[in-house]
Amino acid sequence: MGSANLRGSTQTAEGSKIPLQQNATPAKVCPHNSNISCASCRLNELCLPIALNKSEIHQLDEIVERNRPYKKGDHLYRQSDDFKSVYAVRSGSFKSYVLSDNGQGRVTSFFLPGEIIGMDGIASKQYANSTIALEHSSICEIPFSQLEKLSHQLPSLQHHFFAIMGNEIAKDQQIHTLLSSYTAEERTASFLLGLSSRYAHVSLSPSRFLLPMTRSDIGEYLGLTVETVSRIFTGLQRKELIQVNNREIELLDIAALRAIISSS
Amino acid sequence: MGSANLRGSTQTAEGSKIPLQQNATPAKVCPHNSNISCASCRLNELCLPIALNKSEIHQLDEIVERNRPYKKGDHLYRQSDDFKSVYAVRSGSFKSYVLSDNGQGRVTSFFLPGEIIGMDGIASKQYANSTIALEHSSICEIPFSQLEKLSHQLPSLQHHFFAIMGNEIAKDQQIHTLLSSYTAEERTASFLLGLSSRYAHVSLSPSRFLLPMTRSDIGEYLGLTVETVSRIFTGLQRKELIQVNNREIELLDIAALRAIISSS
DNA sequence: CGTAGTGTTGAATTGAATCAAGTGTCGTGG
DNA sequence: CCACGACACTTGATTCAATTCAACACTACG
Repeated sequence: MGSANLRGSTQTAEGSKIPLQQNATPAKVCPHNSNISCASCRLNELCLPIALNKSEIHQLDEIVERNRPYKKGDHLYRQSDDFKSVYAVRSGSFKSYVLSDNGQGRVTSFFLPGEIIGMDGIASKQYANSTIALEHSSICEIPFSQLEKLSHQLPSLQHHFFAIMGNEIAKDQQIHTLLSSYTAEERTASFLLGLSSRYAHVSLSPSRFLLPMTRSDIGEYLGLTVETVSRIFTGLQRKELIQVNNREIELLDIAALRAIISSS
Repeated sequence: MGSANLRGSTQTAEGSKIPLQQNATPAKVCPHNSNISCASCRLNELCLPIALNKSEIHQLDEIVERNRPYKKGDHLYRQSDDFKSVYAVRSGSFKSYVLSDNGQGRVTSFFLPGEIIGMDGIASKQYANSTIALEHSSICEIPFSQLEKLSHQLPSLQHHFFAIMGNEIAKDQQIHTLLSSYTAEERTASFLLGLSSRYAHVSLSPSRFLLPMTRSDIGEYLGLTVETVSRIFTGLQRKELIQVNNREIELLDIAALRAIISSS
């Protein structure tokens, strides 16, 4: 019966009008186009250029390196590599992870378009984790020493980068709270709602999206096992709060998902 | 027997040559002196002035406000207050916490001398948590808008503040890993070792110190209950890795404590 | 001196992990 | 294009680490 349900959901999803993203990139732009400038980038309100004027954006453009696209599984950098750059996701998605002493990894973050990767390396001058592409993805590399130089010239860039780092700190502390006092179901609901609002930020559907990561990635991120994540998903589906079919997720009742989190 | 042991430990601790800090302040400076300058502050290598030259330190000094001392339980700021300043702990200690929906709080951070409080408010312009003094404490208040202005004039200050924020991000991600995959004993050992090295940074004993926070605070921070923290403490004491007497902690075998963490 | 807050310990319970056995899905090469 | 193998996911039964509930001891402070 569970299986029949899942099949059914595929039909529904594929028949629907709103297309699911193939990867998390707004439609207008070729997702992996390397020739786009900061000024014309669809993400510019999320990434660094926000609050910069035209000539300032041009200056930023000068220091940004638009690398070749990354294939699924390609490393952006590895733990203990010398810190050189931060990266802005242009399309696709990435995960950061650390290898614990017993060899198995734990996921520390996921990154969607417009988000900044690599800030954990700023202080120690080495990356504290490894980061790999979860799907075919493209990024903008921003050499940090040049970003610092430019920030010194452009107060609004300095201000914005302080804000980006402050946001990262606030987000990390939310996750601290999530992990230290929420149940498996609460964590999972919160994770889904978090993804939802991040997709909304890049003008994608907040209620229907593809998970770029495995159940195992989600489990490592939330401090749960794969099995638990899977059980919670089926449980939420049984309650008709979400519709799951493999990586395809539909949030059927966002208010009820929010209610789960605040019920502890 | 447990009780007899605890009594005994007090004797030992009090008889030892290295004095325990009354609060976490290096001895040379009156712990709550408001008239000290950044240039003469014993913590200056940890706090902002590092890497600034004399005249730069003087400029920083100008914007720092040295408030009256805070009593135990005094709020530095409350959740949702408008963000105005970051704060450097001069003496004593603080904790940040958020109130969850059910009313009970969760501790998100502890702050010891030389550490910077309030960076979670930079992005949203509101503090994301409340912060209170755990003991009689003093701080330097640094109005953030002025810090930004000065950072713009002093590249080394900008660089250092980026590093401070990067360090906070890296630290928060370590805690994420700790909470998502370590056992109660591993978390507790890691917490004690973390405190140890932070005390070492301010020239206090890394092996003997007073806990400024309650067991309950530790539990909330580590995602454990008070009872579990208490049991782990007695367990570690039974294994002769630590000696506990109320808030007084002695780390008897730091290597073995490290081994606990890497054994998962 | 009494009381509220802090800490310890024990017994019972439980949420999530572990162990185990599958099915489903996708990419690759024959 | 299909078959194969590797990986991803699901579901069930059992176990266990940590929580919960409960009772009590210690401490510190007005």
